[in-house]
Amino acid sequence: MSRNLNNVSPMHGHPWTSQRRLLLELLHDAEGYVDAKELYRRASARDESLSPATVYRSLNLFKELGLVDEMRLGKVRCCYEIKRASEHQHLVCQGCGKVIEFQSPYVRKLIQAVRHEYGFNVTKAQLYLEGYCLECQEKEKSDSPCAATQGKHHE
Amino acid sequence: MSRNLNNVSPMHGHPWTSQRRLLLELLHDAEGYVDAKELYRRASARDESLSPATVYRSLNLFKELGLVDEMRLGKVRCCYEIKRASEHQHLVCQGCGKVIEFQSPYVRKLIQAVRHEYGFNVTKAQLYLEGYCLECQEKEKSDSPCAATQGKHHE
DNA sequence: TTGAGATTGCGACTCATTCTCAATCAGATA
DNA sequence: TATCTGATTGAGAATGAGTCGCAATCTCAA
Repeated sequence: MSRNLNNVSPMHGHPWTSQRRLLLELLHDAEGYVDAKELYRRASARDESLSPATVYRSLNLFKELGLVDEMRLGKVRCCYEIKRASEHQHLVCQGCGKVIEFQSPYVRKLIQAVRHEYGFNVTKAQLYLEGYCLECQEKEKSDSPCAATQGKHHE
Repeated sequence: MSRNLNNVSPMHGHPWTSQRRLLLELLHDAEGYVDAKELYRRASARDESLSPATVYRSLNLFKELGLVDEMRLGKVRCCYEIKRASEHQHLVCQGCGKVIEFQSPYVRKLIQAVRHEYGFNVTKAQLYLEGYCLECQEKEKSDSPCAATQGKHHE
């Protein structure tokens, strides 16, 4: 078991409470991003007395300690996911809401370019791409053959 | 005058009210991004009776009509700016809060790559880079010579 | 000038997130 | 293991961005 959720605390001296253990465990198991609300829903299913404030407080702590990544995926709410070794970015489909992860060497190149041209030392890069996934484009095409791939014609 | 703020409405049939005229004018003059709150502050200085709700409603309409770009620059609030011909991205300095605009051909390449690899049709791309600008790095260096360029060691 | 329909201001509302504070807990020490 | 101290927690109030409903007002086409 390489996750060190059991004995060694990754909390840098902050107390390793049952609430934090539960929340980190759920974040690990989430396989992707969750927002605070959803995390609270899942957590309170296992610990009734847990309060939303604790979820927010813990997420902020995890963020500070670099245990989770915070991102905005087009919604008002932030989403969180356990920090992984590989950097990746997100495609968000405006049609079905699906989030696709992807990696690209261009992100690294971009960061290098920014460092060279502006002397800017990048600590966090988030690329957010919105659009339509393949399935939604197909669906659109069969609904109205002429207006395909354009999307968002009316509400 | 090429701004067409006076006679021809860019509103696609939506009434060209004094409030909307004022807000668009302020957005034009803003030279960069403003958030809804700041826009309301500036607008209500010139029209006391203007309500915050109108600012939000107008910004949503402008967004829908493609007159402004909406982005999140690390804060909870959204920021808005008049849509310009040239695409650009933002660097946000964690030290001084400064926002630097930049352009890079890699963004376009990235979008092409995404289209090829995932068949994803990108309609909006936002790259958000956080880090430390040159000045803040210099300042940091002179404050603590060893911990330079790292940033965020403690609160 | 008129009338229909859209927009506005207002105030109430929603909803995410933070704050306050007393009770409780984690973890170091004896 | 018992004790102690400071950090964390739950509960609920507070904050603050953004939305909604409605009556009054405005825009604009006829």
